[in-house]
Amino acid sequence: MGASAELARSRRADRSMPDRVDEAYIVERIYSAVMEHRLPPAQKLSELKLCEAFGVGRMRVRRALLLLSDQGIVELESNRGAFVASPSRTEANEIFDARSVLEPAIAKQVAAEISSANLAMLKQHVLLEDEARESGKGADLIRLSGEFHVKLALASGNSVLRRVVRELVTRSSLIVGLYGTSNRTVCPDHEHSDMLGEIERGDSHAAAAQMFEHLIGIRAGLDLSTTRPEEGDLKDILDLR
Amino acid sequence: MGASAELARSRRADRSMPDRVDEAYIVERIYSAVMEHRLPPAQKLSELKLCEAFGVGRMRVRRALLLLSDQGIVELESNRGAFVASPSRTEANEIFDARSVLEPAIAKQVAAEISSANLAMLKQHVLLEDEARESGKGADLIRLSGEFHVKLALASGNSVLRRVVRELVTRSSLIVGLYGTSNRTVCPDHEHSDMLGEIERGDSHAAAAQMFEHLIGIRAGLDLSTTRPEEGDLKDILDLR
DNA sequence: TGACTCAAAATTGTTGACAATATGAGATGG
DNA sequence: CCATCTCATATTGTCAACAATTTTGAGTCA
Repeated sequence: MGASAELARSRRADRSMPDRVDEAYIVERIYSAVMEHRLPPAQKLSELKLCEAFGVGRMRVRRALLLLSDQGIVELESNRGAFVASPSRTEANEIFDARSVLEPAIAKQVAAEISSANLAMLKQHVLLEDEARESGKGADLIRLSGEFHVKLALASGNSVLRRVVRELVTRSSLIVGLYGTSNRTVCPDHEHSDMLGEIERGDSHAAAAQMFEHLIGIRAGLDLSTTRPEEGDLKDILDLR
Repeated sequence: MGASAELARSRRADRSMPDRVDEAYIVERIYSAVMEHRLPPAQKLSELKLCEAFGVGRMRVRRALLLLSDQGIVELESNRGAFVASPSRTEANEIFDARSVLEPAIAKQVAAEISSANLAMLKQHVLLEDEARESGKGADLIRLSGEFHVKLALASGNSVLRRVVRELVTRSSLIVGLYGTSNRTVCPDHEHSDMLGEIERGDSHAAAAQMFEHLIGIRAGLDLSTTRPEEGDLKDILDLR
């Protein structure tokens, strides 16, 4: 199934297709499709197909692709087209390093002070994760798993941080697809709710530490080694012995 | 000599104008102009004038403006044009909060491990700041003052963090222009070199703490209060007494 | 069967023209 | 003199058309 089919399907199924499809809407949809692993790394995103899928002209599609490219979600190749990004191992390491700076600090801040509305929102979210897990809705669970992180950043009330986290979490989704060493594409069952427990207790340091460990855990499931194989390994690989 | 030849010659006379002016180049130039306070908040950026200045078509200018808008440097107003951004006090607070998360962590990492090349680069930079300060080159000093922070992020070796910091530092430059309560538009004389000293000594915690204090100091020079004036104040302001 | 060549088709890059909207200048009336 | 209205000008939004480039498919040859 090609890119326009993924997007066209979501268009038909989505009754909230707005009257006015601007770049932001297109960007949002593509973010979601990436997050749900419906658009894998290296997937070609043809302008014409996107125009058809969204019912808009090339200008709007090109603007959306430009924004997505700047956000690291899409790679634009001159005269060849747009492709869902395939982050290198180096980029992946940088993304997780950046997340390790940002997300514990966010968890810390949120634990120190959270509105009852945001706490309820996060609790509801964890419930949705549990439901999706129990009812086998894989795509939903994948999306919800990443979204917990974005919602936590939303609860921080800092839109700058939220935006950065959202971009990094979405790119992490691509990284998991490329470098995952197991079938695990979602965060472990209990870790979000444990973290939410710390947040509810107002234990800033525990929340921050737990987030840090959580990210280490996610990263441990990925093969992000950038070390060159030693010469002996090369001989093995190329079967020159 | 025709008008187009005059324009072509004028372009060639620009020392740093590359053969190919793409969006990235336009974005860079506008970042620099904002950083140096040559482009103040609310300044109108007309497409036609940008086309003339850069010698490119509207498409390229519009793409650059779109990127700058997404990065918070420019505000696009439909049918009215592009303006250098005027961050609200709320945004300003968010930006500084985000910087307070990111930059101490960066300073910490850089102090823990810095290449001799990066250390030399930062030392050279502080020297340039000192020279600009002593020789009264205000625009250079403004730019260099902000750039220290960006170069520190560059020294972290993490391009994700560097990019975020650059955006936030540039937006901070606008904030200083809007909300500065003194004539100070640059970081205090010794603070960058003191921080660099901690970094050179490898004292991670001191470097992080110093960066944190440094940012608090910058912020103290700004009026970012979002508290509503009390009713008594309103009467004063409106001269209703 | 694989490699090469070439033409056709597909796709992206760009522009000029026109539509839509906002702004500014001048005229008019109170 | 000021407020309102009208109209011209300026500017941004959008598109179709064409240029430029890449990809694909067909044919030929060894």
